[in-house]
Amino acid sequence: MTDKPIPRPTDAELFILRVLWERGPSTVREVHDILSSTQATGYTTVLKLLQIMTEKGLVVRDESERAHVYEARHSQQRTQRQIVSDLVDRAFGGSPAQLVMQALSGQKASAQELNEIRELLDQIEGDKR
Amino acid sequence: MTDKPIPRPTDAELFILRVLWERGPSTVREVHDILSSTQATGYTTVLKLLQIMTEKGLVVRDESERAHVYEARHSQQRTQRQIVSDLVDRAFGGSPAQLVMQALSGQKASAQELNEIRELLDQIEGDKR
DNA sequence: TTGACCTTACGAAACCCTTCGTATAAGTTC
DNA sequence: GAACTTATACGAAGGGTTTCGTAAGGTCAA
Repeated sequence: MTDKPIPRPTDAELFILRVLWERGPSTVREVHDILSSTQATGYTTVLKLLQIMTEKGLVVRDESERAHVYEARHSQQRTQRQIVSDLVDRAFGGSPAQLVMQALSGQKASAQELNEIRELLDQIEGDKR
Repeated sequence: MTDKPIPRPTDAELFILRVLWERGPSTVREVHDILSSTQATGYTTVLKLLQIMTEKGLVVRDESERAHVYEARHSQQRTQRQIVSDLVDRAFGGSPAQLVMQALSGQKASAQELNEIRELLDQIEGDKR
C-alpha cells in the first residue's frame, strides 16, 4: 500500500549509488575511501548522506555488524531508467526519441555501442510488427 | 571573456523555458497564463523566477516596454544537449550509448522516430569511416 | 484627478541539499 | 582498566529553490 515513490536521487546521492552499484554492499568507510580518492569528502558527510538515503528508501541498511553495511535498494538499470524517464518528461515533452537524438549528436559513442543501439532498434521494431 | 557557464536549469525554470521555446519572447503574464492552465502558479512566482533566470543568464530581458519581454537565451536544442551531457556524466559514466539504451527500452517511441534515430546512426557511422 | 488595474521590485518564509563539528558508544591494545 | 581508535547519531550552518505577500509606481478611463 504505502509504497512511496522513490525520489529522484540528488547529485551527491548519485555519486554514492554509483559506488554501491560497482562495489556491492559496503560500509561507510569503504564508500568514503573510494569517494575521497576523487572528491574531497568528509567521512561524516558520507555517513549522513547514507542515513538520509536510508530514510528515503534509496538504500537498505544492514545493522547486524558494528559497521553498518549499505546496499543500493534498486538496480542500476532500474534507477537509470527512472531518471531517464523523468528527464524525458521534464525536458523532452515525453518523447524519448528526442532525447536519444540529443544524446547521440555531439557526443562520442564507440562503433560497438552504436551497433548495440542498432540491435536494440531491430528488437523494438520486431516487437511492433 | 567572462563567459560564466550557464547553470543547469531547475525544474521550475525548465517549465518556464519550455513555454518560452514554444511561444517565443513573452511577457510574465503570457507565461503565467499558460503555466497556470496546468499548474497552480502565482503570478509573482513566475515573475520572480524570470528575474532569477535573468540573473543566471538563462533568459534575456527586453525592458523597452512597460511589461518586460523575456526570451530564452539559448535554443531548446542547445539546452537539451547540455542537460543530456550532464546526465551522461552524472549517471551513465560518460557513455551516451548507455543512456540511449535506457531511453529506448521500456518507453514508447513511434516507428517514425525510430527511423530518424536509424538515420542518425547511419550519419554518425558515415562520418567515422 | 481619482480610482481601478496593471506592472516590477523586494524580502522573507519554508523547504531541501550538502557539509561538518561534536557527542557518545563500542571495540582494541597494552 | 586506561588510553586509543573507530563507529553511529545528532544538530546546525550555509546555500539554493520555490513560493508568495506587500510595496511602489505607471496607465487609462470616467
